[in-house]
Amino acid sequence: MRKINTCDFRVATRSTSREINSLIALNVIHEHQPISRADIARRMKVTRGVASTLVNELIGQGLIYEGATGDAARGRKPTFLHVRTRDRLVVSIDVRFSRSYIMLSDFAGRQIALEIFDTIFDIGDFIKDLSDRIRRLVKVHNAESRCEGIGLVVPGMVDYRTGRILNAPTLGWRGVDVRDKLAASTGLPVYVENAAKACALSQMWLSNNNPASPQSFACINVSDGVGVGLVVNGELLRGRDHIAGEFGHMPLNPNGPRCMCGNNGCWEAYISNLAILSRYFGANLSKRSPKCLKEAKRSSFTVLDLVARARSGDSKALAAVLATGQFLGLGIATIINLVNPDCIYLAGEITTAWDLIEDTVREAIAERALTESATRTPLRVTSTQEYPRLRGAAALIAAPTFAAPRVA
Amino acid sequence: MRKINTCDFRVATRSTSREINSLIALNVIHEHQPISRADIARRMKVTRGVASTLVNELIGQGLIYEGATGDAARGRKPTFLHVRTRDRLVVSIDVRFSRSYIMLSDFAGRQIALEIFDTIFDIGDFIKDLSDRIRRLVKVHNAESRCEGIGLVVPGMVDYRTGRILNAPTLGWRGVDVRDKLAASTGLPVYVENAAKACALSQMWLSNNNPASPQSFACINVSDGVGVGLVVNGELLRGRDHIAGEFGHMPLNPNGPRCMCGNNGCWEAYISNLAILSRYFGANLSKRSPKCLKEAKRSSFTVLDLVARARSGDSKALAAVLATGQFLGLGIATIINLVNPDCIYLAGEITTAWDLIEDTVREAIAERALTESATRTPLRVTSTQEYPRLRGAAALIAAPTFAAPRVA
DNA sequence: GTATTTTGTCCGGTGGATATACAATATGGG
DNA sequence: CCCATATTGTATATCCACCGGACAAAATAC
Repeated sequence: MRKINTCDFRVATRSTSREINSLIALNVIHEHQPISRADIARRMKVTRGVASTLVNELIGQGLIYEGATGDAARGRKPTFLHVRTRDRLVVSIDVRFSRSYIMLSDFAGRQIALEIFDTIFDIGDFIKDLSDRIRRLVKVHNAESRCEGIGLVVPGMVDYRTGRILNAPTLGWRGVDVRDKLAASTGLPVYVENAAKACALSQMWLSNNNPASPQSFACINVSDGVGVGLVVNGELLRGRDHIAGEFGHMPLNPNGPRCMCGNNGCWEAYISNLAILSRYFGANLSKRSPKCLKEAKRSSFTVLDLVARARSGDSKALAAVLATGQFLGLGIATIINLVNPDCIYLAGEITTAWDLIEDTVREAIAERALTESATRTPLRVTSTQEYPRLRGAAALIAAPTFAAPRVA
Repeated sequence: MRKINTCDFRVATRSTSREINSLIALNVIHEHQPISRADIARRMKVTRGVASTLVNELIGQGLIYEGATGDAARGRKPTFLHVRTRDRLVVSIDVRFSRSYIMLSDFAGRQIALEIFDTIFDIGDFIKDLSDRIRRLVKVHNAESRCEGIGLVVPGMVDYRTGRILNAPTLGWRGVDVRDKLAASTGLPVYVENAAKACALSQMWLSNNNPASPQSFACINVSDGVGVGLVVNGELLRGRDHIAGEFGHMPLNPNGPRCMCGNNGCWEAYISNLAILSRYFGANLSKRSPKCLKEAKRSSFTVLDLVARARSGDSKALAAVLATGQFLGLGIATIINLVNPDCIYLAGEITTAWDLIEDTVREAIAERALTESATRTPLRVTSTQEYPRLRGAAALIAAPTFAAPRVA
């Protein structure tokens, strides 16, 4: 039961039905490919005639293509249809404090090339270096004509509409325009987004054949900071000031550890990578600040190393990991009670220890969740190898192709 | 950019455009009445011909009616159109620990009759007493033929689809079916919802001529408990397990006061009516439990009394009110950072002291909100005289009339 | 070789937006 | 009183897109 926005609506014209059905068809193909015209007609509960017209229109637009002939028990064989993703490319960039990642992939998020390099914190130098890398990458892979855009994600708050980074504390970037600069120096359309929000987009649009993909979910991204991408009814929640999803700054304890945001006891201050490490090292890193971050970077001891130690019998390391699991669970339980998503996706280095912490996390959730049914909210771990943030950056360019038309 | 749910979509048929435009027209009339056919055409950017057909169809359905002839500087006078709300009635019920309220109103939420009575906690007796009251009320006001349903709200978690109350701690109701029992004994359709969620529905559907009504907002309801109704993109968020919006149980401090949910330091334990009173009375009421609630009820000293004392110079009362304001602000800031709504509505007894606490609340928000722009999130207080919860109950019946059709 | 089944196309029918003309209604000026 | 002008609301032909059903093409079963 949705309310129509009487200040900004779209009246249905005589071509609206076609727009809607065309996009339903595209999404049906996307989620069930390979699929025949007849199957589309059955799934959409329209006649094969309509399905055929829709399909031919989509072929004409270059959004899908006819593939091999399929197999049927009897009768004429179907011709399979596929969404055209393999020859549509995108450059995705994940800027993080420790390092930055640049990937060339197709519209399905399949990796073609990947480069990892040290982040340059001066924004001018960064853009210059980055656009050199992009040009080289695109050239080497002969992708000049096929690359349709650049998606860039950062750990911080981003004004998606203007492409400005509002505040990325770990990078020290505040109020910097990235989109226009990068677009100018590469000649490609650029979209910038918060990393966790982008992860949510990739879960929505690039997840591989997930038949029961939820319409409302949360993507929790634990790295230098903690961000959450919130999808409600199939739409990413950005918020009035582009800060929706900043669950990292839930206040859990007024006497808790100091957070980079200036307050005490934020969730982030308990479970960010730096928090995990400082839990292991004792007081050494407990004063969170960019300086401490740099110190941690120099020592180059990461959460992955900590998890390795925990596995190899370092009881102090294990304790640090488990304690983190407890706070992770507390935060997840809170998210469940507040927005009650259909499903929660987890990403970040700490998830490599999922087998170690799962029980602790679930116990913590069970302790806080308000109903028994809520404790059973599905939790899914996104593997670090899948580069969820990079796939999210790719989704920034690829998703609009599949998005529903705005109606009413 | 919304994703189509490929498991559960609606294909556009040749009558879909009409359904969409018909409902846009209805909503335009609802929000700008009185309005002429020509004005609708201008607002919808369609020809007067189309607007005329839509209007005549809506008149045929009995949803709108032609009123007086308007005035124009020159040319033919317009005939004004109105949404038919005055002769469509609804019984709304607000069950609370202290007392229960029953109201007969029209579809616009205009009060026709109001009764206040002591809540009966035995569910069987309650339903019996309530249906007697409803029958009497409907009969006295000659509303048998015009009453289209019953909306009932409770402070607690409700499965809206089945009409079962999952858990209403203050009432001691757990897993009780209310809808079917009440529907059986009154013969009217019944909808049951959480009070804060219903408040959100009334803000969406029953707010009086609010031209710039936001599409995403939060309704915070502070009374015996603390509930929040969250509206995202014009749709109420209910959640996988019907517990979305339970911001009352945000954990703010592991060493905080005990909450009725069994945990410590929930937001509710700082700002609920009982928490406010116990802040004033010292340790007397600090052990939250239904027993304490009953004690408080017997003493019949309410938050309204406390606010009165604060106004009349009782410095201890004022301190209690201000301390509450601080925690209220902390929670609001958290809501802003997590879901970043366009606007926040506040309801509950404590809002009668808004002039006293506003500065404190805004300071607390400014301290925590992550961006300067977020601190300026509009806050609007809903007066207790408007009976927001009762209007919410009415919205449960009235809203579906105006809801957007499900498309795609 | 024929019946059957399935795929994909084609075509007249119908609902609904669009454009435009037009009647009805009111004002102002001579 | 007549006429130009402006505004509201209706009527009509046109175009777009779904609907239903017929039909050719392709493959299997018997």
